[in-house]
Amino acid sequence: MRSAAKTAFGPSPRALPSALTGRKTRAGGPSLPRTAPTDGAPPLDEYYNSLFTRFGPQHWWPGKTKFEVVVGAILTQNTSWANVERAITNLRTAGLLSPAAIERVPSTRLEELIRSSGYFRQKARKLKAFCQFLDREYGRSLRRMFETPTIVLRDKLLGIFGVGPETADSILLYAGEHPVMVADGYTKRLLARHGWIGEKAGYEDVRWIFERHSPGNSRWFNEFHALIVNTGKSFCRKQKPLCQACPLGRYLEEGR
DNA sequence: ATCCGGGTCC
DNA sequence: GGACCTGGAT
Repeated sequence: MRSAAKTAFGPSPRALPSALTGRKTRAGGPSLPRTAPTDGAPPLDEYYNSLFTRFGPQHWWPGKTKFEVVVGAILTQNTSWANVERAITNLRTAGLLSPAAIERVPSTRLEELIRSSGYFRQKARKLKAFCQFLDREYGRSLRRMFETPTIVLRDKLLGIFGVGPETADSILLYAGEHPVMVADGYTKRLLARHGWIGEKAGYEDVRWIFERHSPGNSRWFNEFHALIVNTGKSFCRKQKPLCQACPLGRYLEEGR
């Protein structure tokens, strides 16, 4: 996504050798990342290809409607998807999978229904906050909302209570098909373990690594992020990562 | 019995 | 840095 280049990002880790990017690398950048682990094709594409070959298409987001995707994006904050599914099923059964219904329902009722997703009081507030925003700004039309230019909409989403950078990007990408990277905990952990970023890297640093090298279509971001989450769950786990069996294991430095 | 999630707000 | 919170995995 080219337009993101105008955003004020923090120090951009040099992910690719300048010989490949054609860019000048900064002289004496921070001691963050070494250069990419391989020669030849752009490394991020190799990561992508390795994961896609291994796992195949992920068909994300697992939501039936755009609004359901938004609801899922909020409910899954720091929560496993299995716990979110129950909550969404409850909302559907109760006929609450629409912005108007969420606005109307009493908070205590909403809290009961989404209890399984954790932080249920916070998340009930967040769902209502989003629906009020949608009502006020776009007449409850997600279609109209997503017609807004990516950067403009992203800023507006970030102004909603309960929508931080990851949730905003999830909504943009998976509900709106806007070409942005979702840089979640799995993504950051994977890049850190592979030496692309340091501990101090922030959300925008991680996002930018992907966006600056992307072909610019939402499909690539969609598939890539979903593949990374899959990898994070199966191999790049917090405890006991399974680097030997991991499709990305060969990109690790010796002895890591 | 502890850990940990497809984070965000204060 | 602390609070918010559940339920499956380890």
